[in-house]
Amino acid sequence: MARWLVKSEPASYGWDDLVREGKTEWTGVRNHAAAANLRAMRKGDEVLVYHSMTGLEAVGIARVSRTAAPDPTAKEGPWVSVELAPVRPLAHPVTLKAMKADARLKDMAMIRQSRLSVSPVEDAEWAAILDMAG
DNA sequence: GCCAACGTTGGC
DNA sequence: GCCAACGTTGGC
Repeated sequence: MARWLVKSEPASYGWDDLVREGKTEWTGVRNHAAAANLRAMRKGDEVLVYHSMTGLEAVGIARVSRTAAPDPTAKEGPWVSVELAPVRPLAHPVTLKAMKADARLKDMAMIRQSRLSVSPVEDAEWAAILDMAG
């Protein structure tokens, strides 16, 4: 099972929205590298939900409940979306600052390339983040 | 095919 | 508000 991280601005769609709705179509990704990551997701993969712009912290764990399909919000192009369902919130959100300060996460994709909105998370990185989340 | 200009994202 | 990092566009 692979693990991932997705970014979202809570002002437009955040963890609380995902919990309230029970699942959501993760649309709007318009970057080829991020879209490739969406296509690589398999049902059951775990996904860390991170709040960008406001919050700047990982707040919860979701699960891929349906693999990539054409993004209904894209008029044309190769863009895809997946469906995500919430699993559980992190007991203590893990801030970007904390992630950057932790040597275990120095090679993490989202740290190395801050603009990438959908990125893979290695097993060791995932374990480190859960450790930091308490 | 190269590269400058411009737009967007996202952290600071 | 600024700037770095990228991606895209368009002139040549």
